[in-house]
Amino acid sequence: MSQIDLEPVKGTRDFYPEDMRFRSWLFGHMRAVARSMGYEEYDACVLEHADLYIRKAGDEITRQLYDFKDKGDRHLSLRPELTPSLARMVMAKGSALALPVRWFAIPQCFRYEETQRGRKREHFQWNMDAVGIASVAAEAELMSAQAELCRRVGLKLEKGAEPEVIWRVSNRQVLGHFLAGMGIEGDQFAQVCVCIDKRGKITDAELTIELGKVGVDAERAARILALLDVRGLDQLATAVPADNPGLAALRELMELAASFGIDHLIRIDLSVIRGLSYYTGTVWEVFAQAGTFRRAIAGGGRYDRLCEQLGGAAVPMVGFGFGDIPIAEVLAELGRLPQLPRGLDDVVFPMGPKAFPYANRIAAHLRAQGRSVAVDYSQRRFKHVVQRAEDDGAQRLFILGGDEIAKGVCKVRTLGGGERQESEVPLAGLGA
RNA sequence: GACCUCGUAGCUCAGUUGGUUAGAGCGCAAGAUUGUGGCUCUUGAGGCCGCGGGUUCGACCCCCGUCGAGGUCCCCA
Repeated sequence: MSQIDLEPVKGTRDFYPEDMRFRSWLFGHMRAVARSMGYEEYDACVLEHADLYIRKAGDEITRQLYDFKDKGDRHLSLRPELTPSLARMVMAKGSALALPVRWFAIPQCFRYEETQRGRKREHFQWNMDAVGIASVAAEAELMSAQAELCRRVGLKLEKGAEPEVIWRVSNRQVLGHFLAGMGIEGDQFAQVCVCIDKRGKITDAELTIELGKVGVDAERAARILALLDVRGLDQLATAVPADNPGLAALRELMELAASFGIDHLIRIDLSVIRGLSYYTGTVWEVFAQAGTFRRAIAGGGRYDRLCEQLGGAAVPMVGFGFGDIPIAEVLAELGRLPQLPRGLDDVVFPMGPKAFPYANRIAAHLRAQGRSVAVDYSQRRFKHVVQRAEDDGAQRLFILGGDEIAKGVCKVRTLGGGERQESEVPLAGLGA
């Protein structure tokens, strides 16, 4: 090997300190929002048994597993999402886990797919999940958390103006009950959902033929497709019977959303399906209205039977995922990326090796006061050291040359201002 | 999985129908200023022209492949 490849693995990112500042800032807001709502942080390993993700419904996510065999011939996968791990952890605790619990995490997730704008092979995804809450109050709470995060990073969601982010919300029970009324249930319902998911990539005429193959005649197919075009509660109320549980759930959700002050951000939209087969109730996707990024920046849903599908008892669960890449794309396009300082407070500059011990003692003295202090051992030209300290955002430069030490002082220079400000401070007062 | 565009210095990019030694700005380094930044000037370092084949007397340039980055579909954590 002559030279290693300096590029990170395809679709993955390096985080240099300047990149890490943004990431830490974003994650900090995510943690703050989650904790403010009583959610506790947890995590699992990035490696999981691939079986955890392989579902017979043929989810897209299963085909994009970043999987491999380990040396023990285990079929493992880098996690594509955290939800199955959460279900596994909840099941493992069993009845020892006093429900409800509210948990959050910021896991790094992987998928093996072609890269595009806002879509790499690796990303971090803020997850918040409520376990053991059957009421759609949990959904409203989670959406309000997403809204709060959007607000904190600088997106405008005020009432009265056109919001920069909206929530497109549906409920799978609407379609489920509707189909049950036609005698379509169980496996056939799943097959119909798979067909419906193709909507947009094939014509409605072709889709009608596909539906015919799974036993849905043209007349019923037309009614199904019409249902997907429904927008808003009023229109939905005329499209389905009053006893449709999905309709009732969406009505209740809107009422609760109002109490969180986010009802003006929600658009009832029956075309929202979501690609994960385990969703059973509310499903939603979050879209930026401002800018040109048209991909969902976050999504969520209720999955009350995932634990059951994994072989345990059913537990009502609902949660969302919120990726770090789309939100960064949106903020960048809108010019809202924050200017984040490096966070260095002081630089101590010993001009020669004899001054190093003095510099170290002064640095320790300042650090004990809670300041971030770097000692510049470079012995480079003075102008270079000053410029570097300034570029690093330091507020003060502590200068220690032979003259200062002979006098028992340290020159303290204030950086950043227009005028030069310098004073001499006795070494004894600086712990040196 | 389909189609399209682009890979030249650390960064942003020039580079003539294929022709000698591949350039600029910014940045970096040294000096002017033997210990005081931001301005200015001088000088310097830094390149397998993404990688591998091919065509040609000769390839940064043309052809094929490959890797990577973007874009439009498709889809989606």
